[in-house]
Amino acid sequence: MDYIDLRSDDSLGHILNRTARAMCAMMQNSFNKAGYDVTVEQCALLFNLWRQDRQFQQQLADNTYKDKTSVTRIVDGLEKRHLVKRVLDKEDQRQKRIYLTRKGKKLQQELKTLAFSVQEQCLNGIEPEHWEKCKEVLKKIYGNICKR
Amino acid sequence: MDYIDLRSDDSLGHILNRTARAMCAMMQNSFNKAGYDVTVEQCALLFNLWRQDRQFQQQLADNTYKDKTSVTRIVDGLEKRHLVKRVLDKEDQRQKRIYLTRKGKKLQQELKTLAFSVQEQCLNGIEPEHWEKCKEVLKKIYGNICKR
DNA sequence: GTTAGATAGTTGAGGGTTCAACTATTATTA
DNA sequence: TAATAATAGTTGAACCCTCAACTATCTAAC
Repeated sequence: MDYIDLRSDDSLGHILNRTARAMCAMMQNSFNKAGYDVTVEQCALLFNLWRQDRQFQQQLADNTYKDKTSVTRIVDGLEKRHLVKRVLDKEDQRQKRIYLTRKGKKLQQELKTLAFSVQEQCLNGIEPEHWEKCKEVLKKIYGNICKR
Repeated sequence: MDYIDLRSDDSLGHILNRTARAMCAMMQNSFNKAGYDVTVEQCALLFNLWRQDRQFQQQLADNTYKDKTSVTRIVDGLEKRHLVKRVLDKEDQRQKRIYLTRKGKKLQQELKTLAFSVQEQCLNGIEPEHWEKCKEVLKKIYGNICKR
């Protein structure tokens, strides 16, 4: 394990954080420049809803690997922007379904295009198989963390 | 570029975020369990100060890739815990140097050991050369983002 | 020398994250 | 059936992040 480096620039934590933050910023920037008043995290929830509308908040939390508290607040933001609507479930009144509004549905094509383009720019000049390998390593790291 | 995947589980942004957050949480947990009242980000600043004491806030911001606003607030937290002290620079009164207190210096060995151990657990079962390759890819991505 | 511009740090606003405590329901079980 | 436990979502606190606006100080240029 002598390959583990704690110098700030090369530590696992630092590299992960730095890269993740930079990418979020770039994505946010791309949304803003195109005139969309949506945050990156709100968009992450929307992606899930575009795949399957009317999910329960807890489902969304599971699917996005977020805490239910975060989902509550992100949905607040989405509701404020009239992109989704909370609807109490009739069968089980503890649960709330999140409905896409017409406005929320309309964003799908354009936000997907923007998100795709940002990923493309991030991965520019990187061999597909290198990115695949990198992804494997990151998933393995995630697995290491969550299985203890 | 047809290898770019926007499915939530496999998108670049999602994997980066998920992994970075999980690792932070694990690190924080490790600090808490060992009884240290320090956040992961405060620790990141401490790492820098342990390498070089009495840095200016702007230096710290540059070294940790953080916004100066973030540094202001993280230093607030560190001061509240009596781990560092702000000292106005005599030559240039705009700048403030961050001094480690005795208490801040004392944490070095133990926090480094904990941080090291967390990284070790994260990288468990991953070939050193695979992690090196992964690091290269992440750095390339970071470069792609910051050069535009 | 005085004014205009650059630089260091702070503050406030709007988001996001986690934890712990709380409310309202639904399920269990004694 | 009545009491207990589990589940879904919300709220408050304490952090972190970014942006924009602000103060104070220093530098440069007229």
